[in-house]
Amino acid sequence: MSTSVKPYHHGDLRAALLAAAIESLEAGEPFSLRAVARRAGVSPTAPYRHFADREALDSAVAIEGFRDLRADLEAALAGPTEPAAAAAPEEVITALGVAYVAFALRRPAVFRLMFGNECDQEDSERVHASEHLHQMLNQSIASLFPGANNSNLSIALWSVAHGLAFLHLDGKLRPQTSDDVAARVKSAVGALFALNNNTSGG
Amino acid sequence: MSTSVKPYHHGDLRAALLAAAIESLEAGEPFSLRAVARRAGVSPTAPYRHFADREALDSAVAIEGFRDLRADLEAALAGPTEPAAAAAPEEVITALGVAYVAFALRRPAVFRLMFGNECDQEDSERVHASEHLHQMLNQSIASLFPGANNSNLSIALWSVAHGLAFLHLDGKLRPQTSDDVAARVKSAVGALFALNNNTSGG
DNA sequence: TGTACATCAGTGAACGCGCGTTCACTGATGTAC
DNA sequence: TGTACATCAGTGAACGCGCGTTCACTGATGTAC
Repeated sequence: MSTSVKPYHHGDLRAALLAAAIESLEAGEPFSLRAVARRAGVSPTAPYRHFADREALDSAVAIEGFRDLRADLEAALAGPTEPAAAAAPEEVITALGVAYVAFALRRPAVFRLMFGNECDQEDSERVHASEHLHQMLNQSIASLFPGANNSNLSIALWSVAHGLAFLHLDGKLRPQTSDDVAARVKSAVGALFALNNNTSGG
Repeated sequence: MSTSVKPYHHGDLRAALLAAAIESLEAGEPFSLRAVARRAGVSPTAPYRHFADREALDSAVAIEGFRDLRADLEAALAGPTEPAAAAAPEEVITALGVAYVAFALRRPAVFRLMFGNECDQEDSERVHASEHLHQMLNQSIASLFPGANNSNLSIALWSVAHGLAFLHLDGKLRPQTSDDVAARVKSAVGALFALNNNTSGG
C-alpha cells in the first residue's frame, strides 16, 4: 500500500516525461511542457528538473524519434528475405521506402516534430541523430549500387520517401490505409526504376 | 492632406491583410491574427470583417501560395528553351524540380503553411487549390511520357521535389545557396534517370 | 442638389485561456561519522 | 545501528505574455427620395 499511493519521488521521471510527450503527440494534442507534465501526473514545473527548457524536451523527443525510425529501417533491411541472399535493389529500396512512410503515418506528430521545424544547429545531439540516419541511408544505397553517384542517388531516394511521407501526412494523397500507402510507395519506386526505359523506349 | 492621414476606411483591407500575413510569415514571425492586424496597421479585430476566423486567414494565405507556386512551375515549363521544341524529359523535370524547391526555400513559411499541417478537408477552396497543382503536375508528366504508369511516375517525381524541398528547409541537407540547391536537384533527377542503367549495367 | 437613413468597415475595451518560466518551499533520499 | 545534514526531486503560487474572440460602439459611405 505504501507503494500504491503516489510517492513523492517518481523514480524515473525523465523517461516518464519522454513517454508522456510521445503519447501526447500521438494523441494529437497540442504539445507543451505543461501538457506533458499533466499527462505524467506531475506538477507543471517538475520537468525543469530534467530538461533545461521546452526546447530541450522537444529535442529529446526528436532524438528518440530518429532512433526509432532508424530501428524500423534496419528491420526493413534485415527483412523477410534471407539476409545472406543479395536481394534486388528495387526490392530493398521499396522495403526501406515502405518502412519510412509507414513510420511517418503511424506516428505523424513525432515525425513532424523530427522534421517539421528548423532544427537548432547548435543542438549537437539532435543534429547527430539526424546525420546518423542520413549515413545509414547512404551506406544502404552504396552497398546496393557500388557506383560513383551514390550520394546523389541516396539523396534522391531519401527525398522520394520523405516526400511521399509528407504528402500523405498532409492529405495531399489519398486514401490512407496502410496497405494502400505501401502499394503506392511500391508503385512509385517501380515507376522510377522504369524511368529510363520509358525515356528511350516509349 | 486629407488622404495622407490614415482614413477610417482602408479601401482594400482584405488584400492588405493577406499581404501582411505573407510578409509576416516571410519575416519569420509567429503567425497570428493579431500580429497580422498589427502589421497591417489596423485594430486586432478588424480582420473579422473579412475572415471568419484565424483558420480562414490561414487558408486564404495557403490558397495564394498554391497559386504562386503553380505560376512558378508554369514559368519553368515555358522555360528558356523554345516552347515549340520538345525538350528532353529529364530537362523538363529538372526545371520543374528546381522551381519547386526554389519556391520552398524562397518562401519557407508560406510553403510550410501550405503543406505543413493537416488541411481541413471541408475547406473546399483550399483542397481545390492543392488538387489543381496536382493535376498540373500530372498533365506535365503525361505529356512527357505518353505511357501507362503516368500517375505513379508523377507521384514519384512530385515526391522527389517535395522531399528535397522539406529536407532543405529543415536543414537536413546543406549547404543552402540557391545555386547549390539547384545543382543538387539536378543531380538527384539525373541519378534517378540513371537508376535503371546502374541496376543492369553496374 | 440636399437630406435622412441604412449599411458597412473600422475601433477599443474586455474576456478567459494556456503557455513558459521564476521562485521559495518541502518532502524524501542517501551518506559520513 | 543511529543520527545529522547535504543533496536531490518534487510542489504550488505567481508572473507576464500573446493569443482568439465577443461586444457595444462609432465614423464613413452610399443610396432613395
